[in-house]
Amino acid sequence: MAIPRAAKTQRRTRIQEEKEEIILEAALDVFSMHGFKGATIDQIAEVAGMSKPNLLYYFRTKEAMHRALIDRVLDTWLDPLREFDAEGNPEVEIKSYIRRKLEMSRDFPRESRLFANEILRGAPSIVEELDDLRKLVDEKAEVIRAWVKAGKIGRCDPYHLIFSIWATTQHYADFDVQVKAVLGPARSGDGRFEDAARFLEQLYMSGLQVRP
Amino acid sequence: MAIPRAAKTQRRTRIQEEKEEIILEAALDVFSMHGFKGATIDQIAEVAGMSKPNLLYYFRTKEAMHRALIDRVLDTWLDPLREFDAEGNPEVEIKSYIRRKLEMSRDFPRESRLFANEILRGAPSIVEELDDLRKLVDEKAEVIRAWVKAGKIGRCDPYHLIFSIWATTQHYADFDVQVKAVLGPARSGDGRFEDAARFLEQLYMSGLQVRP
DNA sequence: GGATAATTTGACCGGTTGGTAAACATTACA
DNA sequence: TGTAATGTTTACCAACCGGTCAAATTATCC
Repeated sequence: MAIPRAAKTQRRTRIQEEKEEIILEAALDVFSMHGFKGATIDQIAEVAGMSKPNLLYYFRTKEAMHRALIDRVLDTWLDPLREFDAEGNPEVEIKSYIRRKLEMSRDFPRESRLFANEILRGAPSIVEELDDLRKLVDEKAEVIRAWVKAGKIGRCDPYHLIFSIWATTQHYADFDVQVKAVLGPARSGDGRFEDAARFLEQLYMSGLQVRP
Repeated sequence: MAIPRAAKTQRRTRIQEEKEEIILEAALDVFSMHGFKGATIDQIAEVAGMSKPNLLYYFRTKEAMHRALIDRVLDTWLDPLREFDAEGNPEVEIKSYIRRKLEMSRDFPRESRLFANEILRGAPSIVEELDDLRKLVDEKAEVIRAWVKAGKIGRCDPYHLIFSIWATTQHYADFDVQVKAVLGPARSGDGRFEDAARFLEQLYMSGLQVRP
């Protein structure tokens, strides 16, 4: 009798870990491109190189696959913001936050698009996580506000500062097709991330300076 | 014998215009939320308050509905960028561009999400339009470059400047759910657009100043 | 008012999709 | 090596979905 893995708490065999890895990798491909409803289990199965019932042996429903993917990715996705350090130099902190977020857009564009799809749909499956996000942002907004009060950076709304950094950096993952189309083939190499980093650092370093 | 409207070039009856309007309005609701594949004709029909075959009487396929919607919206979507005036004052031009884009996010969030969905999916249905976009952006990038050369604004990459304005302003439409979740119910009124406008204007006005 | 064209709908069809049943294959372990 | 648990696949189902058809209803025009 085959018992689906969800019935047991502990990870079992080597083969389970491997196959779940392969499946989630394939699922990330398909979900990030087509969204939850647009993705089909058959598609994911084909990318994963196994049969559809085999997928459903590891994840009992399409929903469960999507869920597992989101849970796994969400955690690492907010790491850059967590590293935001109140004790650090504001300029250095903001600059490296931008860098890190841009690197994530470059190295993990599918993860970014997975979230973008989810948020576009009204975030039906991550309502609780949004609450955690709010707490984290509140915390970091307080850090920024303290910097402003200490006169280390110019006056600004910390929430909209964070939004703007999210938007500008994730843009290069979520709207990749558009960015490439506008830049043309000649400028669509990985160099665009360096150009973006340069531009954004200048914008934020000048834009957040203490004004007379 | 009923002849589908696509067979005739000229708009016919008052009732046709009205019904097509209702259908596209409903389709915008559904497509912008669920994407092309995620949307169903039945859903749109329900929102539009008519039967599915009746929808298909006005638009012969789901594809045709989506197409009509995109064509209609795309044109007005780029209007703010077209108004970008080479003769104008750079600070005023950039500031009012940001304003206009923010207003569009506030007043037409579904249109923004419709495009976001399309781009996320690799823009399968707007490849030609992307070419027009590239030309328009090239043109405006030249304007910005001229401003830089004339010493009217600080040195910056004009393309990434435009990307950053798109990203920051559309963020409030596309990631609305996230923005509201982070700001909390108290700050999620329409006032957030005013706060965003203030923040972004400050950021870009300071960030683009000519540096010593 | 009646003929004709335009509009609307219920019933239906073939293909797709998420998910299941059960037989078959492989692995882990005594 | 035997056997029980684990893993894999073929065949299949019911629901859904895009789209068609023909009949019914309504608007238009003389």
